[in-house]
Amino acid sequence: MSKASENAYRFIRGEILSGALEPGAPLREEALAAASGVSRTPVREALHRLESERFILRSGTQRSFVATLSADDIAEGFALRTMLESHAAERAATRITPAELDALALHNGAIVGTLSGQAVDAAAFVEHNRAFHDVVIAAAGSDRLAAMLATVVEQPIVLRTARQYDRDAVERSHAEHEELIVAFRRADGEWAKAVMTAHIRRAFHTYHDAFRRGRLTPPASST
Amino acid sequence: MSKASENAYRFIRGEILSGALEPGAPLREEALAAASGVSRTPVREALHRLESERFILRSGTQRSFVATLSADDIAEGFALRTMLESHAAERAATRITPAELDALALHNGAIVGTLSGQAVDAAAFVEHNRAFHDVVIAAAGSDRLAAMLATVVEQPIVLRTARQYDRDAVERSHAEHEELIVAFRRADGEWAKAVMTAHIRRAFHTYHDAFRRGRLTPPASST
DNA sequence: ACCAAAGCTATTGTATACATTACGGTAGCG
DNA sequence: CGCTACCGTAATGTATACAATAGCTTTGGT
Repeated sequence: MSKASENAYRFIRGEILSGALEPGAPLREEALAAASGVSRTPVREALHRLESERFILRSGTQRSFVATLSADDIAEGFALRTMLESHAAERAATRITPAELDALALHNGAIVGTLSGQAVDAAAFVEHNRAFHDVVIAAAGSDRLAAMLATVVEQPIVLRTARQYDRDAVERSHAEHEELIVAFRRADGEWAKAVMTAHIRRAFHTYHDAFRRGRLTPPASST
Repeated sequence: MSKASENAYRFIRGEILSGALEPGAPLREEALAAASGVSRTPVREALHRLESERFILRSGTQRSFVATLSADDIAEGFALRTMLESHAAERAATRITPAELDALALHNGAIVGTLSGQAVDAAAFVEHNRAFHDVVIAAAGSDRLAAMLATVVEQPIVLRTARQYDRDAVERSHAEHEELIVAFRRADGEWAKAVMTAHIRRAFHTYHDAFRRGRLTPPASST
């Protein structure tokens, strides 16, 4: 995307993901334009893009608000991600290139590096984990699938969950990634699909546990 | 959506679906603005929307073209539609309202009315079929899922396939819809899911057969 | 005091002018 | 003769001015 438009998109998306803009907060085009240093035109394009990615909602009268997610929205989001990303893994198993396999090994190796004692470098883990999954999605070779997945991963709730990962969770994640790589090396689509399904379902329950233990901001209720 | 923007969207989409704009044809904003009677601003919004719905592609340098679909693209589109719409049917089974059930019965009854002897009123069939599936998707109660499905149904190739349906195909489609309604009445998500999966897979192979028999414009090759 | 209606203000929608970037053709050089 | 570099043209990207519309406030009436 072009420069101003991309800047506006990154700026607004960042404000939402960081929590600076809370769920339900109204978004005024002029204010966003001033804050991101561009005119309203690219801001409007960014808002439409963010709307299609479900980061923002629009009222009946076209006013924009940071999206709020109900518990069912989140469960449904994980259900869709499970289906789609498992499908991506299945496709990737028979299409992945040696270079992509190397990249997967590299990113997963880096995940181990985020551990030091019981502590976890959460930001680094999130980054390497995202890179790993991006390679899988790219290897699936379906632009349409990639676009759909973009709307369902990297939501505020997912990021906040990942930041809660403890050493155990990171090690399990790493082990599952390793198994996925082996399935890819054997070009076993069914295996890869099953591993990915299990991987994401576990992530969902990790979120759920963390939520119940009160360590996460609850999803904004719609009441 | 607002007036000018919506007009531009409908105009361009119509030109693509009708085939007036052939796959691979370049789309120039100024020309489209003149043709649809609005300025470039709403045209640009319409193009972005059509891009997110995969009706158009953009070159590395942001020039727009009517999307071309490879055989793999189409197979993948049906695969995604199978997953997503089956999931929608499963959710709908336990959420559908009596009013929605009535609507389904109504639309499916209308499908029988499109038959007269061996002839089929293709346009009417396409319309009632779309209405039926729309009710199922609405009953699933997931905006995100609905948005994803919108990008994968109602593509030029799907419409052209449906227009080739003969009496037999329409009757089978009607029977499958009836079975789906029964599954919904029993609130049996697993059954509904299986019926929907079979329904869409059969539609895929109907397309495939029609394509092989040379009755359809082949998907534009990328050569 | 409360409701309604009207006008004022704030926000989004559209058009247009200008800036920037890519494509194509041509000319000059190897 | 072919290739490359440059320039002209045509497209898209951005900004801004203006139009339309929704929401809020205030004022008048009952």
